[in-house]
Amino acid sequence: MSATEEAPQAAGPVVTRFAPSPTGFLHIGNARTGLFNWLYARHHGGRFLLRIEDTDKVRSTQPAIEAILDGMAWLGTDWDGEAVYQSQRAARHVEVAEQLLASGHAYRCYATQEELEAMRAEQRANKLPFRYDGRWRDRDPSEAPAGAPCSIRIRAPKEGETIIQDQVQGRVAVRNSELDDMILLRSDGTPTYMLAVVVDDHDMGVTHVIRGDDHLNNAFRQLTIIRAMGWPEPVYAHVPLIHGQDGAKLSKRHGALGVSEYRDELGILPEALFNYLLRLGWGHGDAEIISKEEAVAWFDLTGVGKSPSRFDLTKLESLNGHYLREASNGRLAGLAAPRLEKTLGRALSTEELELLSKAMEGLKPRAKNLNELAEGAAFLLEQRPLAPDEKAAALLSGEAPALLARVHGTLSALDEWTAETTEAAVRAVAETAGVKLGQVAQPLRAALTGRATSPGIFDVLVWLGREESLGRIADRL
RNA sequence: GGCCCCUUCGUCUAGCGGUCCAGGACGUCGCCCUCUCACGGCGAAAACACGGGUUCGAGUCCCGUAGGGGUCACCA
Repeated sequence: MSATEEAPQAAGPVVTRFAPSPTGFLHIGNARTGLFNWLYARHHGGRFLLRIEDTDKVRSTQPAIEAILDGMAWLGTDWDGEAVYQSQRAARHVEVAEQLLASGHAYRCYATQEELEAMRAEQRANKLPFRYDGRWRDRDPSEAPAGAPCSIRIRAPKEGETIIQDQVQGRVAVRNSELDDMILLRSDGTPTYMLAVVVDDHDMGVTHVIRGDDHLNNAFRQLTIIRAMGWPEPVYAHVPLIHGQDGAKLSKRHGALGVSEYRDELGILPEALFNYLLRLGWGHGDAEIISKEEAVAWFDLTGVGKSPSRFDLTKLESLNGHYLREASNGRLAGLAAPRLEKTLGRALSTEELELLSKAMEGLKPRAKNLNELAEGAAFLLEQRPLAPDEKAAALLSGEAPALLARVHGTLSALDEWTAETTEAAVRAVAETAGVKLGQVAQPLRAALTGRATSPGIFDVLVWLGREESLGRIADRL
């Protein structure tokens, strides 16, 4: 799928990394990038590292860091070793900048902010690309204003072109004249992102940099630092971004949510999100439902498409429905319980939890997410007398009470209370009354659940038990 | 605006020159199952952006056009 002519291959074991900056929730796009890195490392028996890029002190927050750790644990993309915090590595970044300065690959720039802004304004006016003009690149250090603060900039090559054999995008070339001398160290002495990533990736032994497409342009700049240092170049793979329904980069205005919202608010199962994210931008023949094990066995960069894909909640929920049906009843009961407790406004007893678990068999094929699952289960735990909703109330009018009275009579005469015996009894009532089963079953459903739709009515009868069932029917007579 | 990237059903994708009057999945519609709603089963409508090449032959290769996206900070 992707052009991989003369694909560069790093020697030795694969080391990938996920390097989010903790400035908000764990974005769904980032989560996928993390997933791809995890998959690639696991597929190749390599290591998957985590680095928190928290150098932006103002925007980085502890809750955001926890959201990342939390989200990854939930998705099951565990990382190897300790997470690296970029902010703690500043001294090393400075060290490399100074090395570059000493070797002549970098230089001091005394241009002020105002000066640079003026420069850009002029470029804008003349419709020129915005680039640092290299005004301090070749100046003699003696010309430096005494005591003035300075930044350190890389001395980027001006001639020729830089080529990247990207594992997803193929061969991408950019003329070096397009690249300017970016800042390595700010005038306050702090390292920039561009320097920090390169140094950290190198020190961490990262062999494969798999990240969002939005970093492709950065790769060329980072390469100049890597080459100046004489370090081995990593293999790059820039995966297309996830877009919203309107085709633009997924962002908050699309209602983009963090991983935790999919879990808590939308009631998505981790295996569903895992599967969905995997298939978004990656394919393996006709495979749709893919287990974690299969994903590890099959995943490779050649299956990653080159075009961006749109996020589709409906498909996620369809997948979620599938995994809901596969999940064990006990697990589902545990997941639905907190939601039920919230709407009921009380804690559930052990017995109720067991009832919930038993009923899951009939409830889960009817839900696409945990919220629907909880909603569907609510009738089981509601107290008599039930308040029927509008549709149920309609079913309870007219002939219904008379039919229900007969049902009550036959049902209470039953020796054994099972789905089979109750079904036989209700069918008998319908037959003697000369009506279709549905005409009895629907009012019965309304009486039992307070709703017009529910799992099979004979299962409901069993879950509720004889006493409660008879009581709910009597409430309607 | 400069640079870079992308373009198969509404959406996610399969397709790596002939086996494609283009396959699967979600969604949509119809039918079946049926006590309701789901689940499940069966079926239908639905796409190679456009224009030039190359080739015996192009969804697949090349070049343009159009459209979309990304990126251009002393943010990350």
